[in-house]
Amino acid sequence: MLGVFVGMANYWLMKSEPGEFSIDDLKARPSKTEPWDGVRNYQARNMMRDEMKPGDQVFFYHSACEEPGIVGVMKIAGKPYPDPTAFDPEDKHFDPKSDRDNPRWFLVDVKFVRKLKRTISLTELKEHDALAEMVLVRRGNRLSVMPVSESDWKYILALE
DNA sequence: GCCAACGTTGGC
DNA sequence: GCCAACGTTGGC
Repeated sequence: MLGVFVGMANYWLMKSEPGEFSIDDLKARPSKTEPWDGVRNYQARNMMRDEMKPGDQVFFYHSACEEPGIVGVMKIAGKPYPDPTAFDPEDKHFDPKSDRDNPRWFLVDVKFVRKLKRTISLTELKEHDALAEMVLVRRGNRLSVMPVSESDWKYILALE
């Protein structure tokens, strides 16, 4: 089902818990860029490694917080590369099965574009029949990285 | 904190 | 290859 979008999508959505890393944290970075590390799901990895291209636009989504929803826009800042946190035994995302000769996990750098004027909450997104096919609102989906169709992207920005 | 809906692991 | 047990995500 994801394959319908992947390959043609130039729009994405990426989740982060704001207590860990928020849109304001990204904005505050001197370079306004950040490596999107720690993703340990194969579908999400495959999208980052195989499908994302520099310049693609991304919704920043706050999850596991008071008001889950889309809070900003960022863009892919470079090509994918191996996630260095997988190699660090001290890191909470360390994976002994990933090594530098044969890396298992990949990431991309993302760059801040702008904050939305307001949070477009998950609750609100679910209220729009036009977005019913969106991966984000499909039942049971927990992917932290997902494609967004061009029509959904434009529809959501028009809600702002 | 609860729990549904996953994904992963490992015994067989 | 099956599937039970376990771990994680993330909304509520």
